Amino acid sequence: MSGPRRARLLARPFYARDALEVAPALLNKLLVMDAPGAPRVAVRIVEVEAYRGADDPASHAYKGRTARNATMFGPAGHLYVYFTYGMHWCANVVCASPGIAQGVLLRAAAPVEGLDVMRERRPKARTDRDLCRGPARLAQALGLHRAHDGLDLLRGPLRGYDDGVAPPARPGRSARIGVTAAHDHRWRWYVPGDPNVSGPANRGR
DNA sequence: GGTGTGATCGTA
DNA sequence: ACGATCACACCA
Repeated sequence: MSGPRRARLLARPFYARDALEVAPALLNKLLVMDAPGAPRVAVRIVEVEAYRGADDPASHAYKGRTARNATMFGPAGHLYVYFTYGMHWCANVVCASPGIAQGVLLRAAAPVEGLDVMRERRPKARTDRDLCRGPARLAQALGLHRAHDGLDLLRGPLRGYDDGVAPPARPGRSARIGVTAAHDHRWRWYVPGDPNVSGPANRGR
């Protein structure tokens, strides 16, 4: 039987690739929030979407650099956090290289550690399945908001780890959710069968 | 299981 | 005006 391997911090080169490569590679990776004074929270990524910037009409960076999306134009491995629908925060992992604004939206995850804190942060979640199922839910469970825009995933307080669980050999794949533009691109990836994957009946193929 | 709708505000 | 959304009310 295989014991748990030690978690290894994901290095810069992991993120400094095309978002279409990074996105599926992020499946089954760990996100660990280690804020000083707060209990640790850890989740396993089960759903992501790639956004490619200048050539992607659905990307926040499509029309160029603004104050809001500036983080995506910076170095890979940082976190782009944005506010939407007047009430929700969502988080992206910045990819590629400075000047090339690409990112991977963190859409859903499986709760791993710190379930109590996540439940406190998300009182509306009726079951643990609702803690991290959806981009805004995940951000809320991790305690992410405006102050975390630009943070370095190699430094924290949020960090990315590989604990030896490989991405699915055959990941689920579909068009991006809530995106009308560029619907021919299937730039959403997820762990098949995982109950924490968002969307009606985990739509996709 | 699925569909429809209101909430709410920064950004362009 | 319009969202890289969620929660809740329904209906099936």
